[in-house]
Amino acid sequence: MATANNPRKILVTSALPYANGSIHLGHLVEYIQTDIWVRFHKMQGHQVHYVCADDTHGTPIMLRAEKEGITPETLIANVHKEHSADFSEFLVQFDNYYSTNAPENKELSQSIYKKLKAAGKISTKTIEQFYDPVKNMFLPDRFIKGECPKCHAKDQYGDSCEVCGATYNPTELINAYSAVSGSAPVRKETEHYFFKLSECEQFLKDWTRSGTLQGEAANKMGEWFENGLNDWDISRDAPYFGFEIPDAPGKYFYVWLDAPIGYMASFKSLCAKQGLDFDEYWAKDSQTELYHFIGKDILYFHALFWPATLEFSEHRKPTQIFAHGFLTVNGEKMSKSRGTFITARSYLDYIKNPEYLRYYYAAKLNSTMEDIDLNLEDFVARVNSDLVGKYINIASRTAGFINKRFEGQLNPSANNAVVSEIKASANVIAESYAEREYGKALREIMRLADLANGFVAEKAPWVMAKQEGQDSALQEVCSDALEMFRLLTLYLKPVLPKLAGEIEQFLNIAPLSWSAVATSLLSQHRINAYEHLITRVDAKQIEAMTEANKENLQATPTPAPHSQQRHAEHQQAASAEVAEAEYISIDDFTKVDLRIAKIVNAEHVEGAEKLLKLSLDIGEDKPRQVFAGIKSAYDPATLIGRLTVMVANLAPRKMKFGMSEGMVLAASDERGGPFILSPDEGAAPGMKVK
RNA sequence: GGUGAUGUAGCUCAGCUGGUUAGAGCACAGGAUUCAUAAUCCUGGGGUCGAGGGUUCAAGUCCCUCUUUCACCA
Repeated sequence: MATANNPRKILVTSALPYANGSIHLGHLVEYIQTDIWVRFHKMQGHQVHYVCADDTHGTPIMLRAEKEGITPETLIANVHKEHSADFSEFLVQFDNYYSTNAPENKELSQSIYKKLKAAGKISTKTIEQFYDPVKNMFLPDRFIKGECPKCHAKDQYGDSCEVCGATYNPTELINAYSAVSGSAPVRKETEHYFFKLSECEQFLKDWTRSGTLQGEAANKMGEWFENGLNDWDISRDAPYFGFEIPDAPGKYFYVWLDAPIGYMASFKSLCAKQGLDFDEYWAKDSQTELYHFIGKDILYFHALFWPATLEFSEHRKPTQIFAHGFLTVNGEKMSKSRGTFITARSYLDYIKNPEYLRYYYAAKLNSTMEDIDLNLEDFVARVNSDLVGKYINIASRTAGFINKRFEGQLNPSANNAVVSEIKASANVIAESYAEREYGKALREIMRLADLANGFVAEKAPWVMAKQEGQDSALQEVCSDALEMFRLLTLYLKPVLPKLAGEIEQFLNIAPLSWSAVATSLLSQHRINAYEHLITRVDAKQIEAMTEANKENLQATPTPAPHSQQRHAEHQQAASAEVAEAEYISIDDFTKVDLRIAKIVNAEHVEGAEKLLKLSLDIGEDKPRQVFAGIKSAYDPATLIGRLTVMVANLAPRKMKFGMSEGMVLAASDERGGPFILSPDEGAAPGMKVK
C-alpha cells in the first residue's frame, strides 16, 4: 500500500477520439468516468497523470480534408481546438491533450515497428484488394458498397450487410462500386505488412487471464482464442494520411497501429513539460501503474494488439483495462431524427451546467460493460432532487442563521452522531470510487445527505431561532449541519470539482483532499456569506435541446452510429458521397429463377436464433428445404399453407442445421421487417416470376 | 450466423458465493413543517424479479429452451 510519503505513480488514459467529428454525450461517458477516477486518486495524494490525444490518421480524415479543400493538418488542428474546448468545459482535466500526428508519435511508432521487426514479428504478404481506378487509391472496406451477397440488399458496405447482418469480404459484394468516386473498383495486388499476432497467442492467453481485464471482457476474449489468432495487417498504401513505414516507400502504418502509441507520445510530451522520466513509466520493468479506459467496442485492439505490441517491443504492459458500455438516450440508441444525438457543445448551449451531466453519469456508472441510459426525464428529477433538494439544501437552510445571527462564526458540537456516521462511510465511498462503482458511492452519499436533512428537521433550528436562550444550541446545530455539508462536498468533489471549489470558498477552507475527512470545522472558524450555488434544471431546457438537435430525416440519411469510438475505416464512411447503383441487363435479371412456392411446412430450428425451417412446394417431386431468417417476425404455424416467392436456382448451401436449397424473398430495412411476399390470387406453386 | 453481455415496481436502478413477508431514489397518495430560489420530515399504495421448464428442503440468485436490448466478428 502506498503512503503519503510514497505515493503510487499512475498513468491513466482515455481512448483517443477520432479527429473527424464532434464530441457528443456518448463520448463523454468515458471522459467523465476517467476524470472522476483520476480526480479521486489525486485527492488520495497519489501521483496521477491523465493523458489523451486526438486520433488523426486514416482515410476518412484524408478524404474529408480533401472535400473541404483544406490540408489534413489544418483539419486536425481545427478539430483539436474544438475537442480541447469541449473537454475543458466539461471539467475533464487532462494533464496533456495531444495529437497522434506529432513528432513523438512518429518516432515512437517507427522505433516500435523496428523492434517488432528485429524480434521477427513482422512479415509481408501480397494481398488482393479493391482499387479505385479513378481516385487511384486502394479502398478500405467501408468505402466499397454494393449488393449483399447473402440477401441481395443494395448499397451495403464492404464488410457487412445492415439488412441481413451478414459479414463477408468486400470481394464477395455484387456489383461493387467505390463510395469515393462511384466507379467500379478493380482488384489489384499489393504487398502488405503484417504483425504476426498468431505467434503471440500464448503470451496473450496468459496476459488476458491475469486479472488485467474485467470478467466479461476476459470471457469475450476467449472467443478470439478459440478461433485462433490471425496476423494483423498493419500497412496501408499511399495515398494515406499517416506515418510512413521505415524502409517501405509508399507504405504507411494503419491508423490503429499508431493510435495507442499516441498514449505514449502524449505522455512523452508531458514528460518534456514537467520533467518526468518517460522510461520510468514505459520500460519493460516499470513499477508504475498504467490504466486504459475504453469503450467495449475497442476492447479487441486494447486487449490483443496493444499488449502484444508492447510485449514484443520491450515495453511494459497495461496494469488493467477498464471497458465501459455505451450510452443510450431514453432507452434507445442516440438518434439524429429524435434529437438525441446531442453534441457536447449543444448540451453546453442549452443546459449550461456540465456538472449536472457529470453527476448523472456518475450516478449510473459501475465497473461493468453494461450500457448506461440517459433518461432525460430522470436526469431532470435526479439533478433537481439529489443535488439541489438534498445536498445543497443543507447549506442553504442553515448558513443563513450562522451569517445573520453569529457573524459567520461556527461553534460545532464536540461529538455529533450524524457527523460520526458520515465520517465512518469514508472508506466505503473511497473503495467504491476506486472500483469504478460510482453509482454505489453516490447512493451512499445521498443516504448520508438524507441523514443530514433528517438531523436538521429533528432539531428544528427555526424554532430555536424564535426562542430566548437558545442561541448556542442554534449555533451548534447549524455548525454541525455545515460540517456534514463539508464532508459531503469532499465525497462529491471527484464528480463536482467546480462546485466543490465554490463551496471551499464559501466555507473559507483549503482545497479538500481525502485526508480532510479526519479534520473538522473548528470552533471560531468564520464562513463567508452564502450565495446560491446551483439552480434547478428546467425540463424546458431539455426540450429545447432535443428540438434543436432534431435533423430532418430526408436531409440527412443518418448513418447508424453503431460505434462511438471505433474509427478509421469503420467510421463516418456514410458521409462519403454515394453514387447511383449500376444498371443490370435483362440477361442478368433472368439468371435469377424466381418461383411461386407454397409453404407446406414451417418449424422452429433448435439452437437457431433467427431461422425458421421451411418446406417449399414449387411443383417439384419433393419440397425444397429452406432456412429463412424470419423467425423474429413470423410464427411458423401461421405460415403453413401460404404462397410466397423463392429463388429456386440459388446454389444450395450447407448450414449448421442442414442444407438450404433456395431463398425466400422478404422486404426489410430500418423501418421494420422482414415481410415475406405474397402473390395475388390465382398464382400456383412452381409458376415462374419474371 | 457465431460469441459476450442484458431484461427486477410508472421511470432510473440496488440485490455478494441460492435462505426469513423482494429494496432505494424519483413519480403518486395522505399527514407534518416553513429554516431553505416549493426545498425538508413521517406514513402509505404499487412488482407472479422477460416467458416457459428443471435442480433443490429453499431460486430474482444455479441449469435448459425461447424471447428483448446492446456490442464484437480482426
